[in-house]
Amino acid sequence: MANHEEQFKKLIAHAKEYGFIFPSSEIYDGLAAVYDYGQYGVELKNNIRQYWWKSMVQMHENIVGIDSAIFMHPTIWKASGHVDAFNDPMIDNKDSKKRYRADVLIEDYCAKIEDKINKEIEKAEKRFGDSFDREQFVTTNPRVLEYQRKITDTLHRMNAGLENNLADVKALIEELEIACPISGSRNWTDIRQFNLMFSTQIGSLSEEANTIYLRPETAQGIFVNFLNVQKTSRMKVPFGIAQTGKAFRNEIVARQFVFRMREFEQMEMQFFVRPGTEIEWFEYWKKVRMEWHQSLGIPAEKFRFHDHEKLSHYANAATDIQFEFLFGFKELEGIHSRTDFDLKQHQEFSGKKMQYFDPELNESYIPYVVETSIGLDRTCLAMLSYAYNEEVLDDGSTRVVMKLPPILAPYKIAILPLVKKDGMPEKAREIMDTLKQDFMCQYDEKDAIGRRYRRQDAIGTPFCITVDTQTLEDNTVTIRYRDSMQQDRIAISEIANVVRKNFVSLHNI
RNA sequence: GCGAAAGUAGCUCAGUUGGUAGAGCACGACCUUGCCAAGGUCGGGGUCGCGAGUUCGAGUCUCGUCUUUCGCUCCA
Repeated sequence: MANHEEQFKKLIAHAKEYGFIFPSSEIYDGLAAVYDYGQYGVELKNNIRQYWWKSMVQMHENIVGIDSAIFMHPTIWKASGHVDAFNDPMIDNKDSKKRYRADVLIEDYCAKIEDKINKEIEKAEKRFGDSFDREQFVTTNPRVLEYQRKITDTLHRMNAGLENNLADVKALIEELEIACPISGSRNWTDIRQFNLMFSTQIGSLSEEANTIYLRPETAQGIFVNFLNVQKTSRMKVPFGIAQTGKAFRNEIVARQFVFRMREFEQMEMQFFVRPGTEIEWFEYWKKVRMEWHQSLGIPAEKFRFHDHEKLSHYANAATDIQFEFLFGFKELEGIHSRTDFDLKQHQEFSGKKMQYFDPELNESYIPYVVETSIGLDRTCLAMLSYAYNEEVLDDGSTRVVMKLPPILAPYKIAILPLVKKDGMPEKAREIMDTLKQDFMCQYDEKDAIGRRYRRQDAIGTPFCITVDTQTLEDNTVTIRYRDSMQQDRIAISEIANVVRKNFVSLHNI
């Protein structure tokens, strides 16, 4: 593991040194867990996005794309559950350094009182035997009533406090003399709210505050456009809507390079199906998405499914595709059967019917949804960490090579005149001009040829085309393969074909 | 937020008991070689994270502060 940490650090350093990923705002000492993509990183990211888009949208007749806005109506987040579900009030015990959810502490306390009530009931049950009337006992016994009032009052005050007065919630914890289970002390910090969603104001600030949120997921943009797309595209269930874009989550802890960031990009597809067929489709997309990952040439053992045991409120099946990062297997993509939860919620909150008329069944229903949601930044990181290789060559020298799948590599071809004279640069430029319309090409004439090869290895360029004296005579060049370092001599007119042959065919997935 | 570590050139680092800041690589120009990095000459680049204090004098000592990284708490 120590070795992996070392490797991970090297990867981060390499990503910065060679212009893949920079820390954000670096000249101002940086901004924690925010990163900028550099000149090579953006190409890689664009290529991954495009590869995903083509395989999902272009290759599926029943999937179309959209690009919805980051700003959305605030009620959307009430309907989706994000406003309520991610407002955890946190409190720390200063002695044990442990952090708790303030509401959980209080609820645990109430549960203890509940235990006392149950004990009273047990005792009474023993005393009265068969003649015991439980209902009557709990509604008349003064001790039980006292306990119950305590619970009701406590929860009532807690809920009021959670709305707008966290200081009172802390006061409540202190009054109840709730102690940390670890340290046993009652030395608490103030309660702080960690809201998952970033908020801002729309319109004039002097107007009544109109708080809107930066979307914490792209999925809702698809759900609220479900009817628009379905009607204008004349799509029939089953069909899908795909979208890529930025999402924002105010994570308490954002760490591990671009793995967990507060601003990140998702690639999502929501697949709308007939109720009752969702598990079938869930299994289908599990398989298809796994094939997509493996199509890029990364060994199958680097991936695995991780089925969710505890399902979210909206899901009836869920799995992650995990990738073995340098810090272990972690989630790369989520595949969820979201039932009709989202559309139903939007139907309720908006008052608009979110139904689909199925002409084959001759009935209307709210479609069920199977979601595939993949992190673009995480996929970039997966690619970079898989591709990063330090090799010791036969002659004892070392090279750092990024073995990116050619279709994802930032630059496909480097064009190198063997020497900077005798008309070779001119010939190289001429070749470059014929190729650059179809491929990202880089021209380099500086330094020894070997060093130029190494520079291209470091950024993952799969093919180096070298122009030498023979080129000037017979219009052939050498093509050097990044991974094997082998060279072939081919005609200039063959370069594009040879390069393309190494790209992944989307028909295979 | 707590705990730990770090911050000197683009990168990796050196810098003695306090005495005006260095190396290698990288970068730029030119010369030379020419198929797997590290030939020659010349050159650019640093208010040593920031701010105070001690001192004749601080990269170095003291205090504060900021940032980053790692661990803990959270995670659709």
